Amino acid sequence: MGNTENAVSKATASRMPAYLRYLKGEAGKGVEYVSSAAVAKALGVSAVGVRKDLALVASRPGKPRFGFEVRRLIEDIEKFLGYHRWTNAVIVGAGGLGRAILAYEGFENYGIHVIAAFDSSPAKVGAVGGKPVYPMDRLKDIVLRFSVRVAILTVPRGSAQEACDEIVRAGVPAILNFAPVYLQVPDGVSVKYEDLAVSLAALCGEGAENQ
Amino acid sequence: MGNTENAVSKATASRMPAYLRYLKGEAGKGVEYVSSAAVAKALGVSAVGVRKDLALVASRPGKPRFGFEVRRLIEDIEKFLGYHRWTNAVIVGAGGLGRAILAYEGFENYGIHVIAAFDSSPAKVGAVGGKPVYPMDRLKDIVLRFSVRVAILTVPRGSAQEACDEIVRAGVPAILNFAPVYLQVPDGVSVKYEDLAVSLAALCGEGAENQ
DNA sequence: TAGATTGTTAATCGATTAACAATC
DNA sequence: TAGATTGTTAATCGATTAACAATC
Repeated sequence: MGNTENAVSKATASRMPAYLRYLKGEAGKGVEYVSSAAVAKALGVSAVGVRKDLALVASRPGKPRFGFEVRRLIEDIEKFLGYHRWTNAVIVGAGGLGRAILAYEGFENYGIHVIAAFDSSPAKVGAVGGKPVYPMDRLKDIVLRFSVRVAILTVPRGSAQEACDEIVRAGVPAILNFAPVYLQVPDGVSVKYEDLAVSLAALCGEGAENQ
Repeated sequence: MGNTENAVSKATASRMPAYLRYLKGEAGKGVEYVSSAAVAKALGVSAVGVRKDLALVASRPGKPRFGFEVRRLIEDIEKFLGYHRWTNAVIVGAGGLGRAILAYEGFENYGIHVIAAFDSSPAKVGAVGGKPVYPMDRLKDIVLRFSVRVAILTVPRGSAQEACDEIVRAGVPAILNFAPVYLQVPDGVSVKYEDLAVSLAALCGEGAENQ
């Protein structure tokens, strides 16, 4: 394989979403060029770091005296992050959070189709925001049919591992887990923990340091 | 100031929630001691790293031949992460996501009271899961009265900056932002971006590397 | 005792920062 | 040209890994 982009470190990659957010904001204001110093100041990081990061993904170098072309850079970062290749995702657990995510429109900007939700309770089956909510036993079928590669797990804590097992059996290789529970998965399945309480607590902690 | 715990690096601190999740899972199964090797294997990291990390927060060292005492370690990590000191939080934006978070019970385990939600639309005002939804103009009052230190921003993209400004004016020093928008805030206010689409896209990206 | 597991010291690795020459 | 801003090379810093002695 070409290994073309693997020169980008994990630390650098992790900062790309923040750059992208900032750049989109600037683009919305009609700004055409940004300097590394401006980005650095807005994001609270160092300008040299910004230049190093951007150099790795930019398809055209920054211009001395101007900076980087905003629109092009947005394209480059989106490409780097893979927002141009499409992925199908499903939601498992159609409670409040699951339904909110199902109704959310914003995923399309990131190359993600959330195609359906699943729930073990017959009462939840139906549709939300024009998207179907199926019973759990249809999971495997839909996953196969639409090559679903990500499952968003939004069931209550108590049923998380069980639902996770079903997801794994259905052949989904990646899980975004909102249940505050450690999940056991076989090798080859990746889990990302999206623990709202942890994020919130981390934010509280930051402030508390200065007390 | 004592600066007692500042020996802990950011990298180490960021791994604590994962340790905590795993340990709670083990405690639930009745496990009393874990070895650094077991933790390392489960979490896909190195055992030496685990020992180094745990040594920094554990109130009692691990026992050779046994490992670390699970229950005590859970206590220590929770204390380190600040889950024992209480913080009041509010939600701004009572749409689907905001209401789902308002109804969520799990924050109490992390030392967080989500006390109310706010929305600019009179139609949304009322209550969800026993918690009040107020009109936006009551924000400052409630923030002052209950010393609210975190706001969870769950309004649509278009009104995010405006709502953010109101939060800042109300004197809230930390914002957990679910809108996929870069927010401009004055110094002294911290923003953490909780972009579901970014998390999801990152997960897709991982898998894609192996293709 | 023997063996598993710990904590620590030194070596390696990677990422950030500082200094500066190159460029429009 | 002068000046702002870039990209790059070298130095520093921090975090991870390797090796091993200490301990129950």
